[in-house]
Amino acid sequence: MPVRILRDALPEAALRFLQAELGKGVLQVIGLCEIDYQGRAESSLSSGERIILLKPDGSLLVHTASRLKPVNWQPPGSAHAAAVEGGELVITSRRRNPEETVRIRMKEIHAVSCFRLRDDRELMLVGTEEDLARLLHVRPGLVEPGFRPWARERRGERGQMDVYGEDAAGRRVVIEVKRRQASMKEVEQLRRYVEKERQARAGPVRGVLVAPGITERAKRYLGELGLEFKRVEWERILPKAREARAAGQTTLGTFEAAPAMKKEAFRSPGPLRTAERAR
Amino acid sequence: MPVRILRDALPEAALRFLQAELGKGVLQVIGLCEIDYQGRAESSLSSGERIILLKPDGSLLVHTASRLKPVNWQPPGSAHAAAVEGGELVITSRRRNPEETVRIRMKEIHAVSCFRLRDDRELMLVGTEEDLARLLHVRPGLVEPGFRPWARERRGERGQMDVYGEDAAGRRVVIEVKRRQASMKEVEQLRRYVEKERQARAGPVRGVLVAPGITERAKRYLGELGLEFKRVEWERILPKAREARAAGQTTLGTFEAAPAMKKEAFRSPGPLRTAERAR
DNA sequence: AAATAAATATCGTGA
DNA sequence: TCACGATGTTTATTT
Repeated sequence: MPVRILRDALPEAALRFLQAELGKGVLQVIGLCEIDYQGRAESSLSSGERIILLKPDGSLLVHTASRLKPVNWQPPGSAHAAAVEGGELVITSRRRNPEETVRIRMKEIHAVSCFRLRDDRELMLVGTEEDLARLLHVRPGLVEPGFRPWARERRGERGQMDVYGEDAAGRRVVIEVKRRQASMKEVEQLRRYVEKERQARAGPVRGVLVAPGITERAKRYLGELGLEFKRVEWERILPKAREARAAGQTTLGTFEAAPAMKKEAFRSPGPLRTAERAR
Repeated sequence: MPVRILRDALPEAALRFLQAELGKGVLQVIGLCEIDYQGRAESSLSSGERIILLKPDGSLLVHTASRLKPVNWQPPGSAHAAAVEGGELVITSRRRNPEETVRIRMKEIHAVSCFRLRDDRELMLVGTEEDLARLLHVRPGLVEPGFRPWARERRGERGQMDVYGEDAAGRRVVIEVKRRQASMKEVEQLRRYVEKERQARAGPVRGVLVAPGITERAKRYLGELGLEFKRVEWERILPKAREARAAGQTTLGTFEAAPAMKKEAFRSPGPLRTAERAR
């Protein structure tokens, strides 16, 4: 059975359930609770009803009725534990390096569940910065006529630049690629790469920030530093199924039964593709 | 009843449930599904069993059995919709600006639930960068003997520095505060603030990066730029904040810009305090 | 383990 | 609405 649920449980019953199901799936506890966290910072959360998820990989999430981010959490690798203390179910999650602990005191337990999820998670994500950098290699004319890219360094390398090459006049060009609107931060990043390149080799070095947009302040700063901006159009890069899709969409904002729906808009895998696999 | 659950539902029954409960709480759907996303990027997720949460504020989360972050999501403000299409329950979430859509096709529905959560979310978080900056104002000796802080600019201001003042010799000092190990990025940030200050006024301007640590490369870079690093011990700061909280005070809104302040930094009402309230 | 940078980052604040 | 900066950022990658 993929879903097991125990409703309105007493602390002892909930504890037995959690002990029995621990590690067999995603555990969920819903109820009134207070939460304390100590670690890189400290927090305390006053009483309220929340959704608690304990994943088999050691992740902990505490969600309230609003916001995307959990109000408290613990990353994968944490050690979960549960006990009854003073008549209360207490759930703790601890990790080392850094030392961090989340402690949840359940005042009321509305439901305890276990979900045994089969998932060969295979996410295909398109439109990352890496995709854009790869594109500039394949179509260097998008940077400027005559640009010739050299070897692109790998991700995570120290002080690596996204694209590196030379222009029509033979000058070295350092390129920083951004998948979204560029701001001061990206200008500084490019500035550092260009400086490093100028220190390393003689001759002129140009710096170009390639992004779909740039803030006014960043553009000005870029100019002051003698660096350049080149706008790229995501619309040409990402498959333009957006409008087509929005056109045939069900009325949103309300739940209603089924108008006829257009077929799926995603095309088959193209060159701009990143695959992610579960461990 | 705070928790309603419908198990092993057919698409039509699940849809009726969702229609009936929409907006009344957090909706949860568990089952086998395929997911497509289009917006700032694009993704497709192959079939697998997941936990889907639809919050009344328009947030969407899709969680698998592993990892802290959802495999697909939509931020608050999105419009959720559900329908039966081709015999399948289809959940969509759409937002504008940027235009983004998540589309979930349910192949099997193990459970559909609604949680009506009462929550006066009040999170007290201690140990933020703001806390640290405030502390340096109250105890400027932590920066260096003779340092006198001036008015601290408000958060969100353009190109604001965290702390600003003058040293024993009367030189201007720009301080960038970090709550964690500083790296190249923080050095660049400080560099920019110092440059801006040097452009704005005559006279010498020092730049000091205050953090619990700094990477070797960032330290070297800092030195090359003629900037300085000052280590602060979180171990000494957090415990005091903890004591202050235990002593029990209310939320503070202001802090005194008083360098004369020599005694205990975390007296009541304690400065290291941040209150967050639900909307 | 540490460091570096991306992310559909999200989130809060101020202009 | 946009821009800027913090985040208990998390996550992936490489040294």
